[in-house]
Amino acid sequence: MRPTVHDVAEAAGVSLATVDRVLNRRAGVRSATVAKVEAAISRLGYVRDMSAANLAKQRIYRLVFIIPDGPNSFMRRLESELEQVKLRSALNRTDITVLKVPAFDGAALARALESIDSKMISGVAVVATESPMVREALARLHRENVHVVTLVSDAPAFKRGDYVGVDNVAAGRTAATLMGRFVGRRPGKIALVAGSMLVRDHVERRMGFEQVIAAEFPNLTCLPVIEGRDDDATAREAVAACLTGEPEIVGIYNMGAGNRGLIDVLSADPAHAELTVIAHELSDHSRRALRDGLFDAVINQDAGHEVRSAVRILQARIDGTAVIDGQESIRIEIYLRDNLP
Amino acid sequence: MRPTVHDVAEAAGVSLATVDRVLNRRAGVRSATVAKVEAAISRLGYVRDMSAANLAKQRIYRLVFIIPDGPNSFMRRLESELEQVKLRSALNRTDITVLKVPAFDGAALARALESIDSKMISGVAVVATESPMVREALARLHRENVHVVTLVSDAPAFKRGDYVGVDNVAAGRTAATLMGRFVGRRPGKIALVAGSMLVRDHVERRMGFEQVIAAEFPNLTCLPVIEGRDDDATAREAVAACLTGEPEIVGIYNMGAGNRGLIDVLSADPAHAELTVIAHELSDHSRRALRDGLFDAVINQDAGHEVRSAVRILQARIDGTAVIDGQESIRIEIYLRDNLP
DNA sequence: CAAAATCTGAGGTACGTAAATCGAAAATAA
DNA sequence: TTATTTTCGATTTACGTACCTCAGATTTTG
Repeated sequence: MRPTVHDVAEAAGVSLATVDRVLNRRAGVRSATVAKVEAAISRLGYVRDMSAANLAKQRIYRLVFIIPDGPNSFMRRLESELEQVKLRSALNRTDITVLKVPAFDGAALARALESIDSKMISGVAVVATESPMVREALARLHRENVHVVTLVSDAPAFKRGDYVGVDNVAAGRTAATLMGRFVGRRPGKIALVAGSMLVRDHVERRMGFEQVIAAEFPNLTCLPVIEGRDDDATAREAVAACLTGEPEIVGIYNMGAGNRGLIDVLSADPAHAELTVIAHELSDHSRRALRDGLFDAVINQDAGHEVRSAVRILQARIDGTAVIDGQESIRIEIYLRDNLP
Repeated sequence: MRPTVHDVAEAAGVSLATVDRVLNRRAGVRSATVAKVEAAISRLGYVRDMSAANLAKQRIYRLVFIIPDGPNSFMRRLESELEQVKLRSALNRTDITVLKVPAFDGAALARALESIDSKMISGVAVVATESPMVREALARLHRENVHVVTLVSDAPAFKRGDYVGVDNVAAGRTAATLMGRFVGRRPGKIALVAGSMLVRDHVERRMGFEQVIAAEFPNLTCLPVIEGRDDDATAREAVAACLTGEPEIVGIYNMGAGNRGLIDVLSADPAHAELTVIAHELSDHSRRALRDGLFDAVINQDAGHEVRSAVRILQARIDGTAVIDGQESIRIEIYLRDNLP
């Protein structure tokens, strides 16, 4: 039978109330007594029964997720995964509120952050846009003991929270290595497609990609970035124009949204099957493109994993317990036609 | 505030005891009354408070993990991840026992399975070796309501449990696609290295690999399998002998253990840097080999994920609750030097 | 219709912890 | 020393569910 607080109290020669004060870091216990209790705890191997503790505490983890509105498909996937988590969240005494703010709008994000009542909310997960106002709003939350994790795109200037997401520079490097190795030794040009170069993650992916191409694949050169603006139609036209204008293109790296537009262009002309195409984000469309040979590889980060990880980390921070690093690190996933989940 | 059993009782116009009988599927309630209660439950959106239920139930999930003994590094990684999980398992009212049995020994595994007391144990996770005795032992557990998951290597003949692991045929196909694309169009031979061809997963990886090479990369031919026997020294000598004997080798696929021996051979001669090498299992050694350019890609399955997933699935089966498919599917991970976690 | 079987209600205890009160004891300061 | 603050004990209530008993109500069976 597992030891209980009663056993600890008895073993330490103190009362239940004192054990409780020590366990919950309440004031009014001499350090000598704290040591006695802690000795008893480790001697007995006592671990708090979380079921009972949560029950008694009537604690509800009130979390807020703030994600950008708009067509970006990864954000929409995050949103739908959040819905899944919300369905199960009642079981964990967790209440999740999702706030959507206009994309690329630092002021709107800052307002959303400022609207958070630190009396009510104990954790916030946010897809951060960098701006001084946002930084200050995050700092305020930190001052008022609201735990923060940044999602998807790190906010390096804000050091007080956890980051849940991938290293986008490394993701770009990964795409470049695949591109270089898949293309082989023949010379050629690579077309780069981005959602919008305002977003930090796309900038980082591009940086990593171009670094590796320049350093390791001198036979390849990167063309200027085509901006698809997270929009399929725009991406389609821009890519089509680029392909006709540049006959020497041997590969395409789509580092953002707009996969559907790209797929349209590729499937329009069988000659495009020769191209090596690497894209981001596993969706129904990109899966089909992989299977049909239009795409050669897809780089992905698991939105569901990201959401669940953010929730677990926030809960752990609120409880003051440890996080399992291996479980919470988000992987840069590579999918070929053969290892689709 | 979340509704409780009391609210359900009131809403259904029955007593607490009746609600309890319905919730816990106890006998002695007319079907009309059951319907009334269930209607009230769904009307109020009642969900059982697991913290309270577990506390009251005094339930302990008693799980047994059976894994092969021996030098296989993936099994050792499973074991160490199990230790990690055990440390945290007290928090979840979960008690995990790890049994190690001789590798490749169906009889020993069957004995271990037979030793499981279905009165005490409610879930078993096993790295299955196929044999009639094992199958019968698994069937007995199923008859006696012990939930079973098979780990790492599926046991297709046993359909009553969940499988936690990757599709090894697909893993082999993935390796082959990478190999074919990395090598390019030049002709050559591929050396295949396996731990021991007795193990099902290696057989499957080889099958997938050879399928894809034969179908899609006619410039490549696969040499007969070199058996490394899960042993670094054996692998080293066998690979070295093969490389000197076959000058036309352009790639090596190591589908099992023995990475250290392979790395030794590769680092011995700078000329081997030309080889395209794809291996399984991310370890300290294979990471370094990736970074040093000795390996070109590593296929991996996450041992920690696998263990945690097995535990969650067993708990869900015992509780009769749902599992989150996306969370429990084990991915065929591809690592290049750029996306190492 | 009566007896038997089945169903339901009321109420209790238990699980392990949190959190509170209030007075007693001990330590520290004056 | 006395006064004051700090530390500690004893006890109680509450959280939501599980599980038990026993009596009373209802239905089914003979």
